[in-house]
Order: sequence, then C-alpha cells, then structure tokens
Amino acid sequence: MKPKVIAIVGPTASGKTGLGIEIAKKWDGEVISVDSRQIYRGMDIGTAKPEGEWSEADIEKGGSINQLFGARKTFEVEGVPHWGIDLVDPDASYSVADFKLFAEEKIADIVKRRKVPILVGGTGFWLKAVIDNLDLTQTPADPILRAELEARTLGDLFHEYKQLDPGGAELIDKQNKRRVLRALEVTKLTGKPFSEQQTMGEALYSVLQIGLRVPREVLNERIDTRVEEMVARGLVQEVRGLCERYGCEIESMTSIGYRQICQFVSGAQKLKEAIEEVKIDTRQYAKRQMTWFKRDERIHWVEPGQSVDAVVQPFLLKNSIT
RNA sequence: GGCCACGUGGCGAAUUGGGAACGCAGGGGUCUGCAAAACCUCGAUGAGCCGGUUCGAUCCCGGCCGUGGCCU
Repeated sequence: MKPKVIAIVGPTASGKTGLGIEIAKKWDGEVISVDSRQIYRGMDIGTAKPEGEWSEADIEKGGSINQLFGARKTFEVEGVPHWGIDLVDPDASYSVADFKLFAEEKIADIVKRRKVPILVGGTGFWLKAVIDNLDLTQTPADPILRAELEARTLGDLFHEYKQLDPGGAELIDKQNKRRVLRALEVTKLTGKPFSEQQTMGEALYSVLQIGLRVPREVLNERIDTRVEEMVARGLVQEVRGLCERYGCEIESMTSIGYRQICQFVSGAQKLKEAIEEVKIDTRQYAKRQMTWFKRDERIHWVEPGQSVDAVVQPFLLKNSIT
C-alpha cells in the first residue's frame, strides 16, 4: 500500500499555511513546504514564511537529509514540524529535481515515524514532480553548454532542436527560449530526443489534494493587506540586508517583493510605487497559480474556513488504496 | 462673462479623410531541472454629443456639453 500524503494547494494568500497546521495538529502530521522561495534562508518576510522556532531537541528527526542540506534543527510552527524551509542560501541554485529528491526522502522519513506527510505549497510544478513522479532527466543544466546556447537566438536553437527531435519540436512552445534551450540541452547532452524523456513513473503515493478556492476579489484584498503587513514587519530592511550581502542580481532576488523593493533600495523607485508593484505582481502570480491548479481534476476544492474533515477523514481511514 | 487649448478602450498614449498603433492594468491559457520563472493569447463595430461638408470623417466646419489654462 502506498503511503498516504495530503497536499494542500491554492494561490498565494489563500490560507494554505493555516490549513496545513490545522490538519497536521488534528491528524498528527508534519508539513513539507512546497514553495520554491521559502527554501531560501534569510528570505522570510517576503516569502510569507510561517513564523516558528528552530527546535534543537529534534535533531535526530532529520536523518541524512538534514546533513545533506545543512539543516540541523527542526522548524516548528505551533509545534508542527515544517520541512522544506531554509534549505539553502539565497545564492545557491536549487531546482525541481533537487526538491523532488528532498521531498521523497522527507516523506519516507515522516511515514517511517507514522506521521502524515502534508505537502503545503503553491509551486505547482514542484508538487506535480513529486506526486506524479515525473521522470526528471538525470541531466542537470550544463553551465558551459548553457552559456553557449544562451548566446544564440531562439530561432537558431529551435532550428537545431527540430533537427534532433522533430516530434518534440511539434509540441514545444517554440517561442519560449527557456524551454527550447532546455530541450536542446538535454537532447544534446544525452544524445536522445528530449520529448522521449518526458515520462512519469508510477505514482509513489496515494495523494489527497485539497485546494483552497478564494474568490478573486477577496484574494486581491487579502494580497493587498498581506503586502502592507510585510512592509510593516520590515520587508524593506530584509531586502536591504540581502541586497547588501548578495546584490540584487541573483535568481532568488527576482522573487516577488524582493525585486521591486530592490528598486527602491537602489534608489530607482519610490517606496510607494514599489509596494504597489509588489501587490500587482502578486495578484498576477496568484492568477497563474489558479490557472495551474484549475485543470487538475483530482483536487478537492474547499472554501477557506470550510471544514475539510469530510474529505480528510475517509482518506486517512480508508485501508487499501491502489 | 471673454479668449485659447484639449476631449481616442479601465489608465497612459499614437494615428489618419477610406473605416483606430502601442504600453500598462484586466481576462483566458501553456507548463518534465531558473516555475514567485518563462512564454502564448483576448479586449474600442468605434474616437464627448448633435448637425453639416464629402463618394466616404475619429480626423474638415458649426453648435452644445465637459476639462484645463489665461483674461477682466
């Protein structure tokens, strides 16, 4: 029988964190954050990281994974362990593949302790990689090849890709350089068409996905409020500190909230305008998230505040699931 | 009260006597190693209103309304 995993999805500011904690408390679970930005140490306010404490006492809980990622303590929020937070420094590179590995080990670890793993997060692609067991190729980005490819034009890249992987060329978004580049990169590096490597393995877990649905207007208001709160809690100082230490050019600093405030910190924009932009960009991000999750028909949608017992209970109590 | 200017989609902004660029915001969408990213796509049957000139007006003329400025 596959391990049971609960996943909580939804757009930013929909209340995923709170629901995750609620379920974890009630069903003895542990949370794994599925968030491509909360992995960065020091990026706290702007990524809406839950507030919690690092507990020394639970070092042994982590196992090898903690060694691997340098985390020696357990992050607890209201007593509920949260994993996947503060995995790397802001200047580190970390991708879906890294996360998938991390999550799989973490889930195994939690299950071993007879707790319920609860994946909470808005990074749809990362979640998909885990629950659908995507066969991410064993072909990480090659810095040298990538630099070479990046210097070429999109049309040029597509042309070569089409030669090597005609089938894939039909399907790919030929106007998206980032995608074409990666497809070509993998194809060249492996000698096999990229399109033939986009497969998925058998699902490793039995997953219950719960989606938080919030009306757009309500969500927008929540976003505005939350951004204001971030500023009140010291977002500007946080960004300034990171800027001084890492500069504003690194990937993690392109995160919403950080890139705009960087503009202010560097004197390129007024604070008020930067804050407005954070709100707008967050709304657009939320929209993209909804587009992503909308089409997954396995998700059980609930309204914020609505009890999820009716879906969680039967799921966890059911004995045999394929 | 008089004079001048302006009045184009939610906002900003081009354009032209032959039937309205673009940017932003907004909606919809794509998604197998940067995913809070990258990319795609859709929005004025109509240019303040009413007349007139013209084969034809958003663009020319007149009136009205509105906005801004100047003047007494």
